[in-house]
Amino acid sequence: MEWTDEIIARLRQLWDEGLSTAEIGRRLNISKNSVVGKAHRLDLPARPSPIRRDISGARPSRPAPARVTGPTLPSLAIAAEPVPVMPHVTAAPAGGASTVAAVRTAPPRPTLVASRPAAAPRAVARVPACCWPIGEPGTPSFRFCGDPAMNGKPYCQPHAEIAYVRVRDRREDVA
DNA sequence: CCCTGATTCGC
DNA sequence: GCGAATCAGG
Repeated sequence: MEWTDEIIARLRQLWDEGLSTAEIGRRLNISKNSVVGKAHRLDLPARPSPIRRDISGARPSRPAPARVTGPTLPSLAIAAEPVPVMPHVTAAPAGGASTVAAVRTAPPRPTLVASRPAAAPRAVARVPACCWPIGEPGTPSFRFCGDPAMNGKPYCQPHAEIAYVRVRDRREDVA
């Protein structure tokens, strides 16, 4: 925004007329925050504020609203191979498509699955057990599949088929 | 919810 | 310097 002398003059006038910051913003076609910010910088007389902001200077805590600027998820470009889909997506929480996409493209998070299923008894060969979750996590009946996992994968054959989908086939999700 | 003005702080 | 985000009262 370019604060030309004229605009500043108009701001001053409207400010003096006692218009609200939002109204001034509407007339100058700028945001109310711009008006307030500029007025503050110009040392214009403060309006009666509804806020009382200095209770003995003791400001509780302003944890610096950390704005997220960059992407949080790993780039999709690296997903040349079949992308693991987080299993156990029960009732999709009525969220937008973006939420769904984010969840489905997120890499598997081991911590989320808690610990892997208990290892098979020593007598039997130690075949990695399928860690596909069954039941509602946190409930007593919750358990992992436990069937023999496929070689190199955390799931058994049927669950691996569900868990891994090709990126190519996910176009519809992105749309 | 809507409105208000003030302040902070990444850019 | 700018102003969105945030706060906080009505």
